[in-house]
Amino acid sequence: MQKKKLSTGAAKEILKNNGFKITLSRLAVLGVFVENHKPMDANFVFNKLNKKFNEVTVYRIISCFEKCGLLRKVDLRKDSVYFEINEDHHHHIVCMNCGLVEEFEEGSDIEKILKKVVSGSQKFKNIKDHSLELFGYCKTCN
Amino acid sequence: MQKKKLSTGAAKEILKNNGFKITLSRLAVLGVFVENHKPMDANFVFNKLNKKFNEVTVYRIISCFEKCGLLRKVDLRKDSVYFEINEDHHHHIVCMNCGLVEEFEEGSDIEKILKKVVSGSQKFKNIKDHSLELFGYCKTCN
DNA sequence: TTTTTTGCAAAAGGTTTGCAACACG
DNA sequence: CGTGTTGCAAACCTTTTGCAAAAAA
Repeated sequence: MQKKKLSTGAAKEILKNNGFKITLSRLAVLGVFVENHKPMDANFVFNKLNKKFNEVTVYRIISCFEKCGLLRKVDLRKDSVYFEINEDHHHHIVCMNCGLVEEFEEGSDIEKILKKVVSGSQKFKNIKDHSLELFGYCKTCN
Repeated sequence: MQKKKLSTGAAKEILKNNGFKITLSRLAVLGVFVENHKPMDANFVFNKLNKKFNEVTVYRIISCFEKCGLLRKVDLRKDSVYFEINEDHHHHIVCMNCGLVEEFEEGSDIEKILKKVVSGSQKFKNIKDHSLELFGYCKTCN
């Protein structure tokens, strides 16, 4: 479940191996995710790139990156879908007032839960992924 | 974080205390959530009631129930928003192929994680809620 | 040069809003 | 009776799709 840091070079390889071409817009979108290193939605990326590329293109690129495994979906209870770089598996605390997001690492406790759940499950034996997100109020908002 | 079972009577009280009226449609929607006891989206509820009430009404009722704390949002990575009765806090395993959802209870391990996270956080000290959802393949699909 | 990708326009969901008619208390 | 609620139509927002022009390999 642990992944290594993602370099632009590695990302290019991954794209090629999946039959995708390296384009200006893809590198630009990748850059936004690498630099900001936080969950973002398509519109945020679109604006971060000063609308230089079509918003539809951003959607398509994000979708392409997700298929390659470069990005992963994050469930933050927002109105749009958020993605982040698919490096080390971490989790988030979201402020229910201002939307601030802080990351946290999670060690072995989650693994323990997963094992317990699988052994107790009637219908599942194969867990591929999980989400653990916390919601509350940041120190500024409360 | 533990909540008691929700009776229709208790639900009515909660609605009244929040200044909402008891209507036929609200009781009907409540009934669907109480009887089915699983995450559902507005369209599912709408159909479960045989389209007897307007779908827009269902959306509004769900939103009203959420404000009262009768329902809570569940993030299942689907295209629409799912809600379930806000009783005992449980979690879900979702099949990434067929969408099957199984519940599981979670005891003290999550509490342990929450405590650890709060004490290690720079920006948060007040966690109100959390989501933990697992994604994988059910025994039929894999 | 061939194939993939992009931009534009338009469509496709899911969800929300405005307003007049209606129902609850 | 008065205020909150419903139905209908239409708007809204995010995301997807079709197609011709442009860019990558």
